[in-house]
Amino acid sequence: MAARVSSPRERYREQTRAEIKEVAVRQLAAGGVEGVALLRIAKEIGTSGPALYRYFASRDELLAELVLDAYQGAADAVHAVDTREGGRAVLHALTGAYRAWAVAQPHLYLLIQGTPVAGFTAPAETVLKARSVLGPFLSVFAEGRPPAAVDPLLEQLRTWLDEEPEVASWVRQWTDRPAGPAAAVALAGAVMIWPQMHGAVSLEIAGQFTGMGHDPATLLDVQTDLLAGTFQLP
Amino acid sequence: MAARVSSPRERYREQTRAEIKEVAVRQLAAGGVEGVALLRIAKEIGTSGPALYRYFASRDELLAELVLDAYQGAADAVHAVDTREGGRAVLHALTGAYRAWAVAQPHLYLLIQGTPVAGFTAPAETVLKARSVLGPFLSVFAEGRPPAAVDPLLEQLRTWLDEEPEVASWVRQWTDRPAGPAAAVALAGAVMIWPQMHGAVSLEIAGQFTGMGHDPATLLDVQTDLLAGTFQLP
DNA sequence: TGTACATCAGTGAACGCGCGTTCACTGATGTAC
DNA sequence: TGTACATCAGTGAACGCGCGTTCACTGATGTAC
Repeated sequence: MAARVSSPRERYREQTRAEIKEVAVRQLAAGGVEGVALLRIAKEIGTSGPALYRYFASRDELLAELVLDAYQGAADAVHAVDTREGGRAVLHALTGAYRAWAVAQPHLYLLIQGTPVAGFTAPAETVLKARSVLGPFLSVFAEGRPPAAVDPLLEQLRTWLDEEPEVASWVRQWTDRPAGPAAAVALAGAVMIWPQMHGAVSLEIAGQFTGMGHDPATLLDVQTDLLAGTFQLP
Repeated sequence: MAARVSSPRERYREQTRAEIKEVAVRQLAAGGVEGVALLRIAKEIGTSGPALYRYFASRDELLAELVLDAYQGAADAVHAVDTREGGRAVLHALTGAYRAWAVAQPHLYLLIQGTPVAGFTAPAETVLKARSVLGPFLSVFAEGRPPAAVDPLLEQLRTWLDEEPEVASWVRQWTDRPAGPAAAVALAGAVMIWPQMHGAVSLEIAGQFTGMGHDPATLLDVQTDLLAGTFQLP
């Protein structure tokens, strides 16, 4: 516990941890979650099985870290978009960034959005990271004016914002204005675009669009356009 | 190969196959695809492991049948809707039926729409079944008049319908009119509502909506409503 | 109706596999005086 | 600067587990004449 932030040993430690995770991700890409095996990871990095237990307490702990990393990656991709202009163009940039990240690393996308792994409950931290991805969308939708058809959803979200101050303050951070009606509108936008993106992207990644004759990017763009229109974004 | 359609032996065989699949589905619900184990199935129905090989050539064959059954179930649920009236109300009935089936049997939904199982390629029959689910939607959207924003998608689908007569005839079956422009419109509607439904339903099932404060059914209804409006359905 | 044979369902033992994890240990690297 | 000790990384052997699948077999159920 010296003032030293990172001793040589600590740096080596981090490096090895990173290497283990790297190989794990490669195995994930090759064979899904079930394809991640500690003994094979050890063999691949040229060490022996039990050595890994110096770095991860168990296989589950390793997987949990992969999940967190994946969420972080998705959030980073979306947060990299400059949202200051706002409006329709930014919305396209956001959905595009989301899809681009997912398509580039389908195994990671499936890890966090796919089938929940049996007997493996996500820690609370995960929920926050997942929510974090939606942040930038809030700021775009905050200036939206949705039609009456969205009212049922708006009403539920208003009630919920009243009940959950923690969520309300999260929304306020992104909408950057007093949490008036705009908060619910912003949240409604996020809640609507989320399944839309997820649906388009996950069907594409899972290969379900095979033989459907359209370009997945076009589909997502059209959908984004329509939702932007629905919210009357400039 | 007698004239007898079903001998006692054959009936018993079918019954046992059904029982095996039943237990397999229960295991699927409990522990995901990896939770389906032949030896445990055997133990549960009171027989011995190798006996199962009289009914299924391998574990993969059993899984393949479960996948087909699940698709059939989803298709049946959607096809049970009376689509003769057409229009917005029928569209709501269709998406509602889809969601209801999925929510009632989440493990089956995840089996067919979730993470593709590693090293397990779906047979061609699967693609047809998956497509089959979309059929009724075609008939509803055939009378739609989408706005210009959908044009890019329409164009791709028109080209594709020209190139794939087999798909064109499938669409024609459901739209019940000469395959003019309506075919592409119908297909566009299906292609747009599909990821929307899938997104909403799969996020709900995967528990990702936890702490999002809205009713999943309301979300799906609002989305369905908006798409119906986009296509100017009566 | 009775006998001879073919078909089928099911058994028990055994195979090899890869897995996560534990344990007692050796040797190297750091730290305190 | 040198010595004594503590910390840490990594090893090799071993554990028990459950799995899919094969094999030679026994006994029951159907079928043909």
